[in-house]
Amino acid sequence: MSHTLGVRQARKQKTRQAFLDAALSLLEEQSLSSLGLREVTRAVGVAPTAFYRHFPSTADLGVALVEEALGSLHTVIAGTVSAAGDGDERIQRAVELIARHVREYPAHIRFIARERNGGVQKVRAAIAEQLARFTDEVRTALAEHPESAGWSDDDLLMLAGLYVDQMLMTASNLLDASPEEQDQVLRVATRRMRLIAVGRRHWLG
Amino acid sequence: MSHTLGVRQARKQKTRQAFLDAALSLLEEQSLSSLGLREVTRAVGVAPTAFYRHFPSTADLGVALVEEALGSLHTVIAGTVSAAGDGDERIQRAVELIARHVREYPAHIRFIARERNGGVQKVRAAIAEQLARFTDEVRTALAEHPESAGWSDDDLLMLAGLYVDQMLMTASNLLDASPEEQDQVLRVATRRMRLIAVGRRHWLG
DNA sequence: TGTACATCAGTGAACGCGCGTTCACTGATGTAC
DNA sequence: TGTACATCAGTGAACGCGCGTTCACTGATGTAC
Repeated sequence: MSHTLGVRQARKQKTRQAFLDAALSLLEEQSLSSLGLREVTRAVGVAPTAFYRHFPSTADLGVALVEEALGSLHTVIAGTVSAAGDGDERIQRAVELIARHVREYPAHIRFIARERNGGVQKVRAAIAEQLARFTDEVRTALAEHPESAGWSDDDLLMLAGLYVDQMLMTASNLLDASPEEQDQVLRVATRRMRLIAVGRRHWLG
Repeated sequence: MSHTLGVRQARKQKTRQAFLDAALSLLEEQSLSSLGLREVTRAVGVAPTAFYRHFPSTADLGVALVEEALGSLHTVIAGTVSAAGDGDERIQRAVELIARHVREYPAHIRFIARERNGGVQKVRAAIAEQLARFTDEVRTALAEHPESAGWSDDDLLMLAGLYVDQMLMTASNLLDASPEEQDQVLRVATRRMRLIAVGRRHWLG
């Protein structure tokens, strides 16, 4: 006796998703603050007024996109930090996971990198909140590592923030890189992570 | 017998600067891709058509703003890396210089942070080019340090990029922080820099 | 120093256009009995 | 199962508005003689 959504609700969700998809695609080449309501509805193929059945404004559509884009990152981040192996293997794996995620969801990454400092306050706040949550998840994962013995919670949070920022920056750099440059980006990212890991090993030590 | 600018040219430059100032101010709360030409001329107090005497489009005005905003950073960056003293003193000094620069030119920082990943390709390219130049300057300065003995140019560039990104991120975080949070931002930034410095000391070591 | 012509930063009217938002509507889906 | 009414996602016309860009212009500044 599975609870199926009513036909009406199912259709509404489908349209809503079409809005999100169309907007994300349009946002590859512009920022949210210049995205027009009519532009989105045109891309979806509905009347402009249909927009209001789903979002009060494009800013709110942006917030919904933040949830979608950063929701899919939880898994990646978790897999990154809590991976088995020693430091170097973990770094390798982290960089590979980032590269794959960028390949799979380039528009999500572009959107987050762009709007993190973008002109729409509501969206900036939503991104900041999600990233703070990520950072805390990473902190918790880091605390499990044996290397973290003797680290204060504050210092772990600092380290976690450093990692999260690096991951995001790497992802964003990948987007701007031509196929030939991508390997270079990944190699530099790996060395940055290694240098941070070295610092971690000798911190206060 | 100093060469004075003609009255006409001097006035033109003044108007041009007024455009830059007005745009920078308007851009504190929106991104370049949504900045209107009429919006800027209204703020300056001239006819919309006057805009075209100075810039072909708002994107080109953006590029001019990049020069202005990042030009003023060269001094700061140079003062940061080549400062005397041991590692810790240098870090302290660097963080102080950043904090002062953010206090003096908040709009410049906001603009660069926002448009670095913004929706206007031309401006993104201009920022990327300037930041690459910065990074190279920092690399050269780092090479002077005795701690850099045995470092390859590539690794120095990697380290320089890490520092530049940290500085920019710290500056941007300061902008978003309330007065009470600012100290916390600076303290975390300092510890991040220290951790990187520790990594540097033990790199390959 | 004075005159005649050239330059050009800024003007103001005009244009066509797409924008966001309102409103009353339609017709398929949902619900109560 | 059938009927009568309620809900509500999507419609389409209409609105007033500000946009970017064009054009011919004005009048102060610059230049040649």
